Parts: sequence; C-alpha cells; structure tokens
Amino acid sequence: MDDTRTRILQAAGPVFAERGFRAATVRDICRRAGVNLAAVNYHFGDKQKLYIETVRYAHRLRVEQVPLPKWPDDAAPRAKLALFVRTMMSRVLGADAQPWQPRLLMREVLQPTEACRQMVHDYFRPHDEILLAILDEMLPAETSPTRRQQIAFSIIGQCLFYRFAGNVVSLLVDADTLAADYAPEQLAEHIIDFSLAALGAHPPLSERRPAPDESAELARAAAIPAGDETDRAGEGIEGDHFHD
Amino acid sequence: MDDTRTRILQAAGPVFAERGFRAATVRDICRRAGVNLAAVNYHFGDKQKLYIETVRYAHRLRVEQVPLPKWPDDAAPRAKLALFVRTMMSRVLGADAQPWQPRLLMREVLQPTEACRQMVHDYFRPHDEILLAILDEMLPAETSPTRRQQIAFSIIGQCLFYRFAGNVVSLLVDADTLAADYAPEQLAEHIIDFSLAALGAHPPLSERRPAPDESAELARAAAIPAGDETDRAGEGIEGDHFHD
DNA sequence: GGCCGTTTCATACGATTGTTTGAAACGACC
DNA sequence: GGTCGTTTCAAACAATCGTATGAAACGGCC
Repeated sequence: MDDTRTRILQAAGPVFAERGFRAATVRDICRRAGVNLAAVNYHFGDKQKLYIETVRYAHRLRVEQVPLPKWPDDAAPRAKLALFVRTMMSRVLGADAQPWQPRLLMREVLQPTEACRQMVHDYFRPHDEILLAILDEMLPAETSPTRRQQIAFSIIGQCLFYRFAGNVVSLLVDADTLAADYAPEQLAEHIIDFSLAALGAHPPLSERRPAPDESAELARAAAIPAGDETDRAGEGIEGDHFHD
Repeated sequence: MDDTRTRILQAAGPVFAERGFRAATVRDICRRAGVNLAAVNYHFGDKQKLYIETVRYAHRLRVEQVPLPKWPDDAAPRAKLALFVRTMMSRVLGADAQPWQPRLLMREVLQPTEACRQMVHDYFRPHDEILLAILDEMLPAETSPTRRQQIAFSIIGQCLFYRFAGNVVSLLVDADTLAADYAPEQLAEHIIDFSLAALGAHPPLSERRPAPDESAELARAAAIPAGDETDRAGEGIEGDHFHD
C-alpha cells in the first residue's frame, strides 16, 4: 500500500544506503517520497528512529526475498553447506534485490548502531549457529569451538568480501572477465569448492584435473528450488552491484 | 614549518576514520589538533582536500610500518603464502598500528573517492599480483586465471572479514574467547591453515588429530620479526554511532 | 451540518556546518 | 627600528540541517 509511512521507508532506504545516516537529509527523503517535511517527525518521531526502522525494513525485505531453504535433516553436510553459501551470496549480491538493501545492511555491519545489535541477535547469530551445526557434521569431534567458529568466519568472509570490496574487485578484474565469471552464482560455486576442499570434502585445488567439475554436479543435486540455476552467465555484475 | 600541517593530518585521521567524511567536522579536527579553525582552509584549501591528504598520509604510514617482507625466491610457496597472510593481517588488524589507519583505508575500499582510486591501483594491484604469483607455484598449470584470481580473493576475503565485520564478530564471540583466541596473529594462522588445506598443502581440516599443529611450526620458522602479541584483541562497539 | 481525532501542510526556529575575512603576531632581512 | 611575506587568530557569514508549531484539510460518525 502506498501508505505515507511505507513511502517514506522506501525512499529512505536508498538515501541512507548511499549517504549514510548523518549525510542523508530528511528533506531529501521527503522530497523523494513526495511527502511533507514534517511527515518524518510525525510518523517516526525523529531521524534516528526512521533510520532504525529503515534498517529493519531492509532486513525484513531481504530475508523474505531470499529465505534460507529448508533441507532434509539427513542431507549430506556438503550439500547443506553448499545451500548455505548459495543463499548467502544471493542475499548479499543477488540480482533480485534492490541494491540498496544489502548496502544498508553492510553499513550496519561496518558501523553498528542500535539497529545492528538486534540484527545480530535475530539474524546473524541464528545463521551462524546453522553454519556451525553444518560444520559439526564435517569436523572431527576434537575440533575446538574456537576453531569451528573461525572456520565459519572463513566461509562467511569469502562471501562478504565481494560485497565489501566489490568496488576494488571491479578495478582489479577486467570488465569482460567480470561479466563472464563473477556472477553471484559462479562466485558461490567457487567459495563452496574452496571451502569444501579445505574441509576435505573436495579434493584439494592443487590436485585438480581440468575434466570433472564436482561443484556443478553438486549444484544440480541440491539446487535452490526456484529456477535460479539458470544460465545467466552473460548477465554478470554490471550496473548496480559493483558501482556507486 | 609543517608543524601545524602534520598536526592537522594526525588529528584528522581518527576523526575521518571514525565518523566518515561528511560527519567529521573541521571544528573537531582543529580542536583536537590544537590549532585555529581557519588553519584547515589555510593549509589544505578545503575539507575535501584535507580528506584526500589524510587518506594518502594513512596509506603511506601503513605501508611504511608493515612492509611486505622479502623472501628468498626459492622459499617454499606455502611459506611465502604464510608470510603474505601474516603481513596482511598485520596491516589490517595489527596491534602496532593506530587503529584509525586501516579503518580509514577500509572506508575507502567500501566507497572509493574519486582521487583515491589511484591508491587502490598502486597498492592493491601489486599485492594481488604477488599473491597470484605465489598461487601459481601451488596450482596445476591447467588452473584458469579466473580460478586463480578467485582463490586469491578467497584468501584476501578471509583476512578483510575481521576488519569489516569486526564489530559483529565481537558481538558473536564472547569476550573471554575474543581476548584469548582472536589476536591478529592467531587469526592469521587459522587463515593460513584453512587456505593451505584448500590448496592441498595442509591436510584437510576433517582429518586432524588434536596433537600436531603444523601452522605453529610454520609460524616459528618464518615469523614476522617484531613480536607484537599485545592486548588489543577486538575493539568492541564503542557506543552507538549515529554519525555517518 | 457539526464535531473530533488523524494526518498533512507551509513556515519558522535554533543549532551546526564549511568557509571567509581582516587584523594581529611572527620571523627574517635590510 | 622598519618592512614584507607568512602564519595564526577571533569573529562572522551564508547555507543547511533536524525539529517544532499552529493552522488547514481530511474522514468518519452523530
């Protein structure tokens, strides 16, 4: 519905994501939303509360758009891990998202405000524990909790890299390669392969022969339900994701 | 003669790093530097030129303080990779640095400024190529350039994660563990271990017996000279910033 | 129509911002 | 001591910000 409140939220998202809290102005937000200047204070109290609500709004949209798929409990751990990484990459870089949504959330990760603590509690911690549970199935019982957690961070870090440093990536990789080989799904497959190799579930990268591509096989075996494993190789990253 | 000029630069670093360009105020910078308000405009022209100079200053200090160590050409690739990762972690999180330096540079990575893309080119590309050269020695000849580059990004991504998402890490990990197991050097050893396992130079993590810690042995063999095992494990969230 | 709670509007206020200004202080040289 | 270019200083400027205010418009309900 084009309620004034949601119109403001939708207009505030890109502004906060692009300029940050301080540099964003309520005048700009209200102008884009087509509402009066005083509407922000009327509906949200003040600018800070609007910001918090906007972060929540972005987060809610993001999780709704790319839910973590349910997998059978007896699925192979490597398949669960693959699904986890694909979902994460889709959330972080996915082409189906308005680019301001992950941008705003990343801004929160980099400089947490009160809105972030709740996100950590409601969102990051449960997902972290899902990942840790998957790793539990793949690691020896002697593996210390710290080590498990750092392995989880190694996997998550690979994913977030392309969001955080995406601008640098697009400067280091030539445009053609970027368009051909850096679609979110392709990056996900690489991260899955790299991580499973570290875990011993894939052969190490130093022993690969060019022929068999296990990750592709795995992708077919446990693809995300909706047809998103389509051939979008040519689409790449252009436009929103790696540019300001 | 440049006394006030460098005093301003040193004061501007933390302010820009903490609050970002827009939210930082020249009044705050001048107050911390103990100079008159008009000094910024006199010595730098305007706020934006001061920011650019501050980024350059931070980058110069950072590279001087933690140079990439020279290794013998015939060193084992795994040892070179370990040195590379340790240097990177030291630059990114190192205790010997003023924390504002990497923070400011990370801010640039996230949102490159017009005049600072050159820094990205002069700084990141050479280091990326050093890493690629190391990987060349460890990977089969058939490995495609794209694959090599993405492997490099997987390694770099693990390092940068703790800088970008450090605040969330400190919310996910309890304080005691953070202090005990998350020093930059320890994180570096984990990343080295994880990456070498993926590359096949270490046994996979799923086959570890608790006893022998190869990475520690490797650390002793080629450690970074200065022993900086100081106490800054993880800076928490210092209050809710609603600056930028 | 008359009433009332809710929402929108134009406008104004106080605070803070980057930048400017003109005078004062300084230092070297004659 | 006097002069000149350089640097510092307190004060002010114009612009912009978040927020507050009181009136106008709206929409049910009697």
